[in-house]
Amino acid sequence: MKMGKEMTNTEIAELLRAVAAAYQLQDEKKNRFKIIAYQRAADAVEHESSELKDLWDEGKLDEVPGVGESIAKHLDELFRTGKSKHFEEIMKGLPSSVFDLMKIPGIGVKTAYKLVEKFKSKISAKDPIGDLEKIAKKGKIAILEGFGEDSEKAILNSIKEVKGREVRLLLPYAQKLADEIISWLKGSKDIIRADALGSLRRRASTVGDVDISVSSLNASAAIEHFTNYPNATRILEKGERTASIIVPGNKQVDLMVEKPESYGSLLQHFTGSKHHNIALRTLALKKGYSVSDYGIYVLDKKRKSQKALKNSRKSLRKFSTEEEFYKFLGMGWIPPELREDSGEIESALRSAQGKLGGLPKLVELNDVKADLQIHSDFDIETSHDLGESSMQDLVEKASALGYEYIAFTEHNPSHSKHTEDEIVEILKKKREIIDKINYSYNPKANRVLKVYNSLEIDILPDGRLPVPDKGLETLDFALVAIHSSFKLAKYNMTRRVLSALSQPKVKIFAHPTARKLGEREGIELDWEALFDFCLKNDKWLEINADPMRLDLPDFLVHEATKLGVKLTLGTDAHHFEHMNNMEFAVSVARRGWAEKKDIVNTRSFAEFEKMLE
DNA sequence: GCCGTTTTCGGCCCGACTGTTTTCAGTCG
Repeated sequence: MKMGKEMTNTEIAELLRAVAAAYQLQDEKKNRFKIIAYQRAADAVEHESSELKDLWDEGKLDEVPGVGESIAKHLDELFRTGKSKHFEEIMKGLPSSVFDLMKIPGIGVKTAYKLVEKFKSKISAKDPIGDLEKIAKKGKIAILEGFGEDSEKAILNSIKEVKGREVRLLLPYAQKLADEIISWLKGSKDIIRADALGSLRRRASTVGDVDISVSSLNASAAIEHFTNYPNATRILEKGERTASIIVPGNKQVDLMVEKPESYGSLLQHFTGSKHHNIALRTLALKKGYSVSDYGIYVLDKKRKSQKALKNSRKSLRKFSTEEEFYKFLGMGWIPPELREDSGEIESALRSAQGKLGGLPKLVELNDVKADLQIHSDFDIETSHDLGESSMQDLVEKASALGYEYIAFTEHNPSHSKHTEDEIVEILKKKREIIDKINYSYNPKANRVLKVYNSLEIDILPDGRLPVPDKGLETLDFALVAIHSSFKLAKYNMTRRVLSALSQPKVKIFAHPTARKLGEREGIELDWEALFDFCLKNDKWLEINADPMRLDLPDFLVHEATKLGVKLTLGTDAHHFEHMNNMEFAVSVARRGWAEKKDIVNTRSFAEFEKMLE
């Protein structure tokens, strides 16, 4: 484990979880709340939108929710000296292999520690999981006290599946998987309704497990049907109310069943997020309610202790819809995309009271009037990838989608293979073709679709653009993006980007973090400075709909919309079918609290023209 | 260890399932 200033938020979260695990081993009962506190702090650090070391630089560590005086002090020591005496003391004598084994589903800290203790000499620090597999295969786990044949088999199965479980599914693939299973579930007469919930319903950029809820009067029949899913490779659990299976790719699918009269509560519970639910339940407790996935218990006001809580439950209020559920708690219905405990509960309370600062009216797919990043097959002699569809096919697709305007944004011509004059010539040629399309194109309906001549231009490491001014003049407007030198230090990266955005023709910063989900972290940038620059100079930030990008990411969209920075949606289509991906950009916008007014290309053609001037 | 439109002290979300147990511990979401 790395230590000190170079630690990322993920690594710090991992460290805090390790401390929590160590406390758990020492004395779970005594440390009960300390453990929760460290886990909460770890979650908060992981979800924090700024790098912790930057917050520390600015003396704002205690602004992270869940990080109080004590943890802040230890983190300060960690950043200053590279280590924390307190953390080291707590974790003294705990081999790193314990934490490795905890990555195996079903193995927690107790089991991991027990196994490492028993097989000290045979579990190496290099490949603890591989070593454990060998031990299990020899049948040496089954004979241990507290273990058995079944638990040994479960460990072996989990080890086999651990690889697939580490990789989260991109949103569209998770969607497809859920659709297939839901279609199977609907084949049962005992299943009234089935919905994909969890992070999929919240439209998170990646999905770990696929969660599905079922409305049924016959839970056992519904569970039976689910576990008979033909593509299931293994049944993980099968109870009276819930079940889990593994499907190809080693992905886990969880099912929960509820009667129609309480289905609203299940939808709410299973949609999450965990943080949203905890915040909601804590708030409910203060009002004298106990929330669970079955409904809401009204508590006896005179209850004295936690022990007496269950006995103080008077009556269970059931909810067939989520709307009723939230209404009962004095809130407006919260769109799933917002349920991350990032202010939505407070807003929902204000909404219901008719106060200012209520829930936003989120942008919808229907509001979108244009796609502002499309690559045609026009041979622009770029060093990047060319589109596969003709301009004609793309225009027709745009028309079918009901758009009023689109932008062709091929990559700039390669500047290492061309002189400046050649680049200008290529761009002039493209200009002529687009002028012709705009002149002649008039689809069957009366709609006129405006095609903008744009370009996705690389930002060179020093901030210059590889297109001469005469080339820029051929464009209606330009996008700029980072496709190289991703590792610049924050200060230099910020200067680089702002310098590129300063060009008058440049309107949009495309896929701003340049991250690729599961492949590459985003760049380091002073986002506050960027937002400020965009506001002052009327520049826009793209939400790229490519399922691997979904960039600007949701949490930065939220920061941007709070300040009033304008955003654009673009599919980055390299084929006309990719233009269907717009829904994913809308999902990101919604998760970032964006309303119609925040998104430039919800404007009509006429309004957009004005904005370009 | 954290936190506060009832609190700077006294609370801390709520529940399901499995395996190895004779009533519960461990793990997970």
